Amino acid sequence: MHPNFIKHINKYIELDDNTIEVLNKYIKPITYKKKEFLLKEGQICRSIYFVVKGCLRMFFINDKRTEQITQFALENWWISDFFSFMDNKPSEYFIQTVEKSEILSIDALSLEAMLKELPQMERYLRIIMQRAVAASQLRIKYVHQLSKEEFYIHFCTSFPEFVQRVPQYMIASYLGLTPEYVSELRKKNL
Amino acid sequence: MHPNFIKHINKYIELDDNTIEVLNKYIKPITYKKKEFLLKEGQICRSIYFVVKGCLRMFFINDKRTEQITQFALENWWISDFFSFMDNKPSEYFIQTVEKSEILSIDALSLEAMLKELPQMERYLRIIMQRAVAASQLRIKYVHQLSKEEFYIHFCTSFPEFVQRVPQYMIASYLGLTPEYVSELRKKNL
DNA sequence: CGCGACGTTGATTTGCCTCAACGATTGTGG
DNA sequence: CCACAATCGTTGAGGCAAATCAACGTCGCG
Repeated sequence: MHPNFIKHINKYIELDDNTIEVLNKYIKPITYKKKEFLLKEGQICRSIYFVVKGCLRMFFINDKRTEQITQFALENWWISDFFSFMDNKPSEYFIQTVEKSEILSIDALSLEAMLKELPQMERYLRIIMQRAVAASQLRIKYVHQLSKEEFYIHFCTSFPEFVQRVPQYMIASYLGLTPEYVSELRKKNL
Repeated sequence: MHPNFIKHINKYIELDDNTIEVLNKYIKPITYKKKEFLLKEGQICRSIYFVVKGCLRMFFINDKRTEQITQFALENWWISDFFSFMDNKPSEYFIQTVEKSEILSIDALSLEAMLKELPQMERYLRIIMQRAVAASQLRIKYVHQLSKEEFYIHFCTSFPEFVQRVPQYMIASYLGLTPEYVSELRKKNL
């Protein structure tokens, strides 16, 4: 199975060979090309997704008919529309590959079955979710304490390799800026 | 023990009498008066807090030396600085009661011991954290799709009882508005 | 009563957006 | 292998939502 995935779980809980084998039953690996959709607005988000390799983005269409990116997912990140996933409500989001990507997916029923058979995975997911909450807290803090200019600079210096990897207008959208303004900022800040 | 807390856990997992008794060993109830601090900037956030009754706010001091509220916690909500809690790093936040409050707290060591003795609680916490992630996703979406005016109106219509309960300037801070602007909005919108 | 906490009002300023037009680069079908 | 269209980024003029600043009203409470 996917060694990166195993390694990731193993960072948080003990894994034996049998567990890995059982896990295998429930996890579905899929390879996507660039710009393929894993979820479209109106659909119920039936799975959570783990990025083994590649990059996903999550976005919605706002009132001005433009794409508003709310999240990226890189290697070793989970992504989903959790409201849609938990309550079986139609999603207002799209999830799409930014580049060719290897994804592991697990749907709600498989997840429940897996957790019943491997209750130790509850702990893994609890820790993952807790870290996601911590990340959200940090993001909210930055939004409130930094100006848009500072926010952009902070992002670029924090994730220089990522900024290379995705188009500028996606960074702009994620940070809540217009592409034009980002252009202005780049000129100003060398 | 605190029936609201038991009821809350019971919404997500099965609880027997023995489990409740064990839980009791690890949970520490404290009653706070209005405006007391559970956490101050620079301290390590050693516990997670469950609000049985009352209201907490979490905030930091920004560059302009004003309080910036990032979260509220009402009845049946958990709150903590999870980065500080998980990694034992000094917090940049304050957590303070908005009104007289009954709080249950559990520190990191007790939590680990409790989860070892009651592994079924991993599931409860996993679900709670998952819901917190979903709530964060929703909040980020609102921030991006609504103007400040729309955001304020949306908040007031979504939580009318809450708006009565806390001072206006705290709502303003939480939403990222100035008190002056909120004042203007209230006049305009009846 | 008097002070501090909270809310309001109006004048002024500004950070960032909007709109429109124009390069540069990429990729794709003929 | 070129033509032509998308796609992506840049530039500049003009506008507006929301902040800032300063001053004043009001209420509750010690």
